[in-house]
Amino acid sequence: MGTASTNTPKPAMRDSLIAAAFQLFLERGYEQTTVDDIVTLAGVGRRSFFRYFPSKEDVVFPDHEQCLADMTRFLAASADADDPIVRVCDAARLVMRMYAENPTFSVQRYRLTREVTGLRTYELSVVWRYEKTLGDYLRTRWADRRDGTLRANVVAAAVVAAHNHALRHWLRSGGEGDPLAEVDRALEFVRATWSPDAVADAPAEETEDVVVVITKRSTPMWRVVREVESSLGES
Amino acid sequence: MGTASTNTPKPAMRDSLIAAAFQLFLERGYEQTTVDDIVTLAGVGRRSFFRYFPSKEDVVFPDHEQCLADMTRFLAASADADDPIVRVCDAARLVMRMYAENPTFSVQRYRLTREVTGLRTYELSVVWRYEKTLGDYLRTRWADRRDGTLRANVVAAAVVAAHNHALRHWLRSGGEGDPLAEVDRALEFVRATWSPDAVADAPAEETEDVVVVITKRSTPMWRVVREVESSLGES
DNA sequence: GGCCGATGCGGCACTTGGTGCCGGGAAAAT
DNA sequence: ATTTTCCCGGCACCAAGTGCCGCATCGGCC
Repeated sequence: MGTASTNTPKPAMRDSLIAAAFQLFLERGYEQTTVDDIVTLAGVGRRSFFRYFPSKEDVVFPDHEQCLADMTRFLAASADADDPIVRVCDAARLVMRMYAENPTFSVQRYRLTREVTGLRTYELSVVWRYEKTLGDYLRTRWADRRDGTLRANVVAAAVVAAHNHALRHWLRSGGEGDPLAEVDRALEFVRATWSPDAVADAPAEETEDVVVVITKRSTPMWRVVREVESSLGES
Repeated sequence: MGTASTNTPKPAMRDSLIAAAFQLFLERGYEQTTVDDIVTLAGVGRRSFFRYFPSKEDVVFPDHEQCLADMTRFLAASADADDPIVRVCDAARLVMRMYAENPTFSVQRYRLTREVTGLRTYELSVVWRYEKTLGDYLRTRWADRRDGTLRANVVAAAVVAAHNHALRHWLRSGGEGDPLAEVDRALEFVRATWSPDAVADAPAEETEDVVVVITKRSTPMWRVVREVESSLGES
């Protein structure tokens, strides 16, 4: 899974357009760069730019469409057994992984989106699509639950907010540190607030020798013990 | 407070532009209406439109700027005594009240934003400013708290999501029923998840309901139990 | 009452993002 | 080798948004 399957046969022109665009954006700013500037630097026709990118803003977020498709497939391939909240948290990790793949590119783009209002707005629409995808998944999983759609919307928003919190902290630091660990911490906060104190499905792969159990103060001690024991027993 | 204080001296032209715009938007669609169409119907010059509205989208959301200022003032006028979460929930109610003031207008706008992508994106940027305002407030209130900014971001997102849930449900029903009651229900869900169910009394700061236990498989169980118990005892 | 400055409105001219359309050329199918 | 298909480039064009300037109207001030 991860980053496989999807084919990008010959995106030579597309990549050169992205490269030319970012070169100009970084040296003279986004709004000071026209599409004509980009295509002349890339040596292609103006019409071809809009063939690969529906708008000028799209060239700044070239991989989000792909990532969104990955998330949709990931959620569609989930079983009824696993905790929905854990599932959407894992889905959010997919996005963070995409950012972490190209740290320098992500940081450069972050600086752009912070300064240019239009780009921030565009990013908002992208984030909204992620949130909607997560919300739709939770809504179907909690169709029978009381206040299921309200719960789905709130949890989806919380997951996105936690993800963005970790992401922005990492981007502001210039791409230092482990973004995956940060998003794990943030998402764990969200999971702990809603998912019952069950440990859920410990990653199993990542276990090593350490066992993490999260519980609430109100949980009786014998349940905590049983939770730790079961966590030790499996995997 | 509420809807007082702010002065709108002579918005004659501004109002006529809004009226003309919505008339055309509703009868032939947003994208099929040019700014020239609006100004000719309103009987004013094209340049005047952009004097009152920085962009074509702004005419669809004429009162959000005012509402955002109201929310900012409302949060700034809060005391340290009241629960921050209750405060941001009340702030969200302000927005719902604004929508509820003109039901038919709100419903018409809702239909537009559902169909036109550009308007939905614009609305997202408005919602983002609300969420940022709430988040900034919570951040300062929880400056000393552990994971204060993460908590602030997540709670702000949850409040906005709950508000939007109630709002959209009301708008989809065509403006029937009491939107204030609906948003109360939704916000109560959010408040109950974080703010201890005590309505007021015990400050009980830093209760931190969640306990994280990290141990190794090799650790004997009695040590784990003692660790958990000591963790529960302190703080 | 006559003069004058500020303010608001309208009319250009212009830039830029974005689209429809068509012609040409290279590759691929036959 | 011919034909079909697909990709690219070059127009022409539309609409959003901005800068600039002229004009009118309204207000204060002497």
